[in-house]
Amino acid sequence: MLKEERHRFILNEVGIHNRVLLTDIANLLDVSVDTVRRDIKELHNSKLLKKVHGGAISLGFNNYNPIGKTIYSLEEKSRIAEKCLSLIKEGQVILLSGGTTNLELAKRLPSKFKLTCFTPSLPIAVQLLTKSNIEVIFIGGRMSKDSQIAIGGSAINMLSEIKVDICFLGTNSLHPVEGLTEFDWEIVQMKKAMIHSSRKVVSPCISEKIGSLQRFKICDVEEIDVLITELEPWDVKLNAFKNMNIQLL
Amino acid sequence: MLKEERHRFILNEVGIHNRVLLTDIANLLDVSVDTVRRDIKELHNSKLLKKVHGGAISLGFNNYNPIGKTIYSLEEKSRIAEKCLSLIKEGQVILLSGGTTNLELAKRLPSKFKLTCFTPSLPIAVQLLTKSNIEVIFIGGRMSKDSQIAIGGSAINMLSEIKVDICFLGTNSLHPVEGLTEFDWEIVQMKKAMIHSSRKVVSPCISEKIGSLQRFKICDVEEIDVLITELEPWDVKLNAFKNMNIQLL
DNA sequence: CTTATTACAGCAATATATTGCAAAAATAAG
DNA sequence: CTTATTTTTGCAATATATTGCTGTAATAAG
Repeated sequence: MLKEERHRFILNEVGIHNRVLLTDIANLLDVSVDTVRRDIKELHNSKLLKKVHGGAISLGFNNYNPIGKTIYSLEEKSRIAEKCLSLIKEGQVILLSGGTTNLELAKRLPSKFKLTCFTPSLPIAVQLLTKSNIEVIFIGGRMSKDSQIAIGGSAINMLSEIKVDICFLGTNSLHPVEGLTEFDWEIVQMKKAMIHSSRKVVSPCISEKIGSLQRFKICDVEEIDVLITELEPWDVKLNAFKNMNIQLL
Repeated sequence: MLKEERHRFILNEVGIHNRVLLTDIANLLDVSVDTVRRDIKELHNSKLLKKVHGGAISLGFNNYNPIGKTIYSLEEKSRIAEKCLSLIKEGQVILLSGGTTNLELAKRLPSKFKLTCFTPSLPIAVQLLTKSNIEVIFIGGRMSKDSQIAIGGSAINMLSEIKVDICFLGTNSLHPVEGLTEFDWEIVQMKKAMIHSSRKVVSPCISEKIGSLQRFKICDVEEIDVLITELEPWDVKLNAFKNMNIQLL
C-alpha cells in the first residue's frame, strides 16, 4: 500500500467520523502504529487534520457546517446515511437536497461507484467533487446564505428539466397528519420541484423531527416512498406511519 | 513498445485503479522499473497523475483541500485582484469566471459592499457566501472535476438569460494576435457565453501568460475591454496592446 | 501515586530513487 | 543508403526513503 493511499484513507476517515484512533487505522490498514503515527504527523504538518494524543481529529467541522450546531445527533445522521446508501445502485441518477444528513450521505458515497448526482447544495457539491466516478451536476440559482443551497426561479426551472431515479429529501419536520413542512417558503418551492423531478422520494429524517410542524407545507406523507430514521423500523415512535403506503427503513 | 503507448497504458491503469505500482507496470509491460519511473516522472510533470514513492496515484479524487496547489504567483494575483476591485461600483451586477485570480478577487470583495455576483465556480461561490451583503447566484450545470466550475448546456443556457455590468474573465493564455485561447473546449464555450452576457469584459491576466497560445480560441483581443496585469500599464511587455482599443490597468 | 497507554528517538532491513554510463534504437543529415 | 546525432533504455553503484522494532520518556487515567 502506498503512503499516499494511507493518507487519503485517514483523511477520509477523519472526514466521516471527525476523529480516528491510531490503533484502529493500524488494524484496518494492517500496518504498524508507528507508520500511522508518522502519517498523521505529516498530515498534521500539512494542516489537513489535527494530531492529538492517541489519534487525530478533524480541523474542519466548522468549515461548512454552521458552527456549534453539529456533533450532537451526528451518530444518528451517520446511521441514517448508511441506510440511505443501501438504496443506491450503481449507475443510477440521484438528487440530493441540502441538509447535514445528506452531506453525511455524500461523504459516504464510495468513490468507485459510478453515479450521477444532482444537487443544489454547495457543501454537498464540494464533497462529491472529490469522488472520481461520480458525475456532479449543480442545480444553479440564487444562493441562500443560511442553507447554502440554490433557490428561486432558475433553480426550479433547472429541476423541471430532469427526472432522477431517487431523491433524498432532507427533512426537518415530518408530521403524520400534516405531512412535510418547512420554515422557509423558498425552500418549500425547491423541495416541491425536487419531488416532482423524482421517480422515488426518500425522506431521511432524525426521529426527533417526527411530529414537528412548520409554517409551510411541502407535501403529504403519502408522497414519500421511503422514510429513513435512525430507529429500527418496528420502533413504536413510527407507529403512526405503519398503515400508510410508506416503506420504513 | 513506444513510449507514448506506455504512457497511455499507465494513464489508463491509473484511471481504472486510481493507483499503480512501479513494479507492476514494469512487469506488465516487460520493461525496466527505471523506464516506468521515467515515464511516470514525465506524466507527473504534465500533471496527468501524481508520482509518489513506489508508484503513482490519480489526481482526480484527492481534493480534500486545495492546500498545496501552488502558492507561487500569489503576489501577482493579489496585485491583479486589487486592481480589479477598483473597477467595481456598489450595486453592480458582476460575473466571475473560475480561476485562482478571480478567487483572490472574491476573497477581497468587501462584505459591506452591496453587490450581485454570478459565478459558475464552486470555490468562488463558497467564498462569496461568507459575505453578508453580496447576493450570490450560481450558474449551475455539470461540474468539471479539474476546474471546479459548471460547464455544458445548462450552464450556458443559464448564462444566456443574464446581462451583467462587468465580467471578470480568468485568462490563461492571451496572445496579441491570436487573442484569448484555452486548452479545454468546454471551458471555451463557457467563456464565450460569459462574454456575450456582459456589458464590459475585464481580463485579469498574469503577465507570464501573455504571448502563450492554446488549442481553442475564445475571442479576439479586441473583445476585451480592460486588460489587468500585475505590471504597470507602461511596461514594455504590454507594448503590443498599446494601440489597440483596450484599457490597460 | 501507580499503571497503562501512547510518543519518540534511534536502528536495521528492505524498498525505492537518483545518477552516470554504455548499448540500442530512433531520427536527422548528407 | 550511410553516417552522425539525439533519444531511449537498462544496468550498476550509490543515496535516500520507508517501515517495524526496540527501549525509554511522556502522558493520560484511575
